[in-house]
Amino acid sequence: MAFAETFKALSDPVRRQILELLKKGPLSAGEIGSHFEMTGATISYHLKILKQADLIFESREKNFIYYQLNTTVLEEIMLWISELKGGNSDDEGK
Amino acid sequence: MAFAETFKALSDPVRRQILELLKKGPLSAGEIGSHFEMTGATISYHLKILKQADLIFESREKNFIYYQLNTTVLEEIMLWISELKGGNSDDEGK
DNA sequence: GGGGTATTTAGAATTTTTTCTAAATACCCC
DNA sequence: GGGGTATTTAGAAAAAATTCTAAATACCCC
Repeated sequence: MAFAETFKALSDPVRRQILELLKKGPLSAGEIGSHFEMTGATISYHLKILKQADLIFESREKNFIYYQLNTTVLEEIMLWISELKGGNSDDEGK
Repeated sequence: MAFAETFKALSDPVRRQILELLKKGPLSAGEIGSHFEMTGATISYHLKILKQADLIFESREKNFIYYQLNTTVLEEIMLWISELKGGNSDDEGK
């Protein structure tokens, strides 16, 4: 279960900001990096964590690697939170 | 903005499990602790973090402290994730 | 193939988080 | 008030996360 990994990945502000950048469309690692005051190596580290959490995926083009959002895992998170809010879990929706 | 704090709080498996326990109703610190192989001090540490993140609140009774879920902050998280999924954010719901 | 750019990997330093033990509070009830 | 239970705080140790620099890959294009 990569569930725990997803929450961990979402816990860092830099990574959340990366996701927000990717919301508008795919970006290369370099383009992502240009939004932060960090070395490319550090950005790469964060991208790796997001990738392992299945929150992003990459596609290679020329000698760039483009990253984009993978929203499917977010559904799971939403569901978990939903159930937490839901309370008695069963028959909430009647 | 306690937003970042909330994500951080949710990133730990023990804390998520505590929230799940509280889903069924209020529990004292001791009762919560009995579900884990950890000292009371450690549980107290996790409760403090959840409290600071506004994910739980306490009410004192006799010489127990009962903790319960506060779901209001979860709405914010849901919203953030929702918007991330939503894509172009505006007019998604038509 | 070779120079050039983009990105990642390795390893180390720093910071943050998690956990423990021991001690301190807080509150109850006789 | 004093013994007793419940919980937290303080401080230290251990583990994990974040960041950097330097080096390594990967891939393009001439």
